[in-house]
Amino acid sequence: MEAAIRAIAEPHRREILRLVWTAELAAGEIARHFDVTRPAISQHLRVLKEAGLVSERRNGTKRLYRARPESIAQLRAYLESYWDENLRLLKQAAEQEEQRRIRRDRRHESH
Amino acid sequence: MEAAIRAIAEPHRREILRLVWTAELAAGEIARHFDVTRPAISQHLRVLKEAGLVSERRNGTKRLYRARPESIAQLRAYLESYWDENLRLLKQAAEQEEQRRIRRDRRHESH
DNA sequence: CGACTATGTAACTTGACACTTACGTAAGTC
DNA sequence: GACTTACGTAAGTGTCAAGTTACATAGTCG
Repeated sequence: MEAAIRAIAEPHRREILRLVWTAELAAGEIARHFDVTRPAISQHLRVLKEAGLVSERRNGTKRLYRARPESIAQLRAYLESYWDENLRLLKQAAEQEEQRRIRRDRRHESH
Repeated sequence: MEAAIRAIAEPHRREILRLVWTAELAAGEIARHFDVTRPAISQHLRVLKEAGLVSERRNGTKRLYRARPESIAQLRAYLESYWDENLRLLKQAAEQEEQRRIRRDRRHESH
């Protein structure tokens, strides 16, 4: 999971992921979309693969890559829960503050 | 935006963000939650601040930090649209494939 | 003013990372 | 078997990031 987050922090890799999202593409085809060298893309593909975000399939001399929706969904879910958990805590904190304010007001009334 | 993504790719910073999500905390209080030195946290706070993810307020000798919900929401929205846009493309590709399959079948029928 | 507290910043080390070029290799092609 | 295609990988480089220690700064309190 940690690896997945670091993987998508890199713009080239986000773009690669986008490319292989809908279609299975060969490494060379992917590299053609960028202005960096083919080996550089090859290394990005490795990072994505080790993070579990893409799968590789060999066909002849070609290596075909495609996104792995399950693990991408997992990453997404992780981030969702990160935001949501914190939002929950935020609400909770606001409510507790509200409670404190009410108790404070009551004390003032009794004077 | 790019800075924000890189900022949350670091686990310490995600944890810091979580800490200042609900409460405004002083730099020292934040640092106490970690086993790295205080200056290290100070630098993480700067990264978060420059990414717009936290705000800083000075009070006496203290500097109080808290999360900036708006920019966090923006980051979240960016990622959401990244997933969603790609999901949309995925569906679209599947439909086009389906169309191709149908046309292919029709040709075969006519033979 | 002088001491103390809370914190940022400078300088440095170390390791990771995004590249490059050069080379190795497996699978088709003549 | 030689040639070509489509790759990955090794090795080297420049840069950046995360951490450290040492020091500077700003506010507070007597």
